Amino acid sequence: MTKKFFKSKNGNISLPIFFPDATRAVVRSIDTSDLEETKTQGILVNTFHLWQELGGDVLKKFGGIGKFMDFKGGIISDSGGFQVMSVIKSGNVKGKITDEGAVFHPTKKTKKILTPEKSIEFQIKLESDMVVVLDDFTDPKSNYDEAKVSVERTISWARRSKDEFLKICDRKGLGKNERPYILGVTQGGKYQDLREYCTKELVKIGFDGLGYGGWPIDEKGDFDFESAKTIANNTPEDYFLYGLGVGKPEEIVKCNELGFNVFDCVLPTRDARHGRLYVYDAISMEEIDVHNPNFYKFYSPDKERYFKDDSPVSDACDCLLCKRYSKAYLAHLFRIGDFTAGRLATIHNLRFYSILMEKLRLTNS
RNA sequence: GCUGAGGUGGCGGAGCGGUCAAACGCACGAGACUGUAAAUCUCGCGUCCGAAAGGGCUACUCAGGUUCGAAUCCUGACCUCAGCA
Repeated sequence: MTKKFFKSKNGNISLPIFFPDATRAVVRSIDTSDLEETKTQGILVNTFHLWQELGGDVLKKFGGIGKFMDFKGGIISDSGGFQVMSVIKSGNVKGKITDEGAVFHPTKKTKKILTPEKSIEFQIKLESDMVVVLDDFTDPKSNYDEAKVSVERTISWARRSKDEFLKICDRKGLGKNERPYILGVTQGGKYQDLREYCTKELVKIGFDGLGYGGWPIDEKGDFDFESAKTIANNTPEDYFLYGLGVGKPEEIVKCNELGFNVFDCVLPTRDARHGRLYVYDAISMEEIDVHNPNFYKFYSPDKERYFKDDSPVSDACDCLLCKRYSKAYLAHLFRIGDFTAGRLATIHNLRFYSILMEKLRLTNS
């Protein structure tokens, strides 16, 4: 049976879903009411950051990250696997990956180690609706042997994560319907036999879903749909398929056709702050067709040619920005560098993505 | 009217004899951004030819002059600002 819903503490959410990144328990530049305004149904928070910057005591006092934020949508917590890559492997923070976990030094004298077990334990404290196992990110530049090492470690960590998950759930007396989902993550880079092997091994361990991990973009900037297919073809039908960090609107549409039904990405929020808005090529909501090749275009708000433009950014959009303000006003806000520019742009881009999900649900049903 | 300071690209502002089509900033234009240590970063920005490397032309208020060579020195004109009348 193909999954139809993502079950959250606050009710079922129809698939597919796109959860923007609220890495540090906030979607950058907007608050929870803004987020609700965009009809966004869930968010992704991050273990690595919140573990270090928030801590378990606050979570215990508030009863989880959702209550802390007063957000009533779905919540997925990422394991920190990606941060291990971006932070340690990029050399910004000293650290290394061992079989035990990710060892790093936030300052010269301190040492922290994020193990698969700790990641799960903290994610349970977050009280998210889906926990993600810690994985060893396959560097896109890896050769076959290096990729294989990351796959083996990922599988081993996934096994430990699952064990820890079951242990904690038992200890807390969480029955099958009270537990969060647990997601395995496939690695293996562009090597399809490794992807297939990783997927099959993770399925043997048993998860509620599998994620397409690693870096899905090649040197030319093209999306690796081959790996997406390999993962989808080797995953049971009743699993969630999660495109981690995916992606551009057209990539989401294609991955959804391959069976992927969960997505998160920083693009809409980061692009918004950087002055790139997504605009449907349509004059009304009804006219939007996400299966057309060029169903949207980018809009750069802070251009001189818009300084006196009293029209809305998009006629097809019903977000706060498009309903209430003109292109000229948004251009002004960007020009003077007021945070409101980033806020309105973020609200708009998130509404773009939530509309995208609404349209995909219609075509899937 | 007198005295002093000054006039540089769309703007602010360096440069004060050659390495200057002119630092730096702003503005403007183009691009990037994919499980967020990015409200960030990159590039362009006199003009013409060239895909590029590169080359041509016109330029530092205007008019003369000195010099192999001037945004830079000299003379004059015009204008701006400050102080005094």
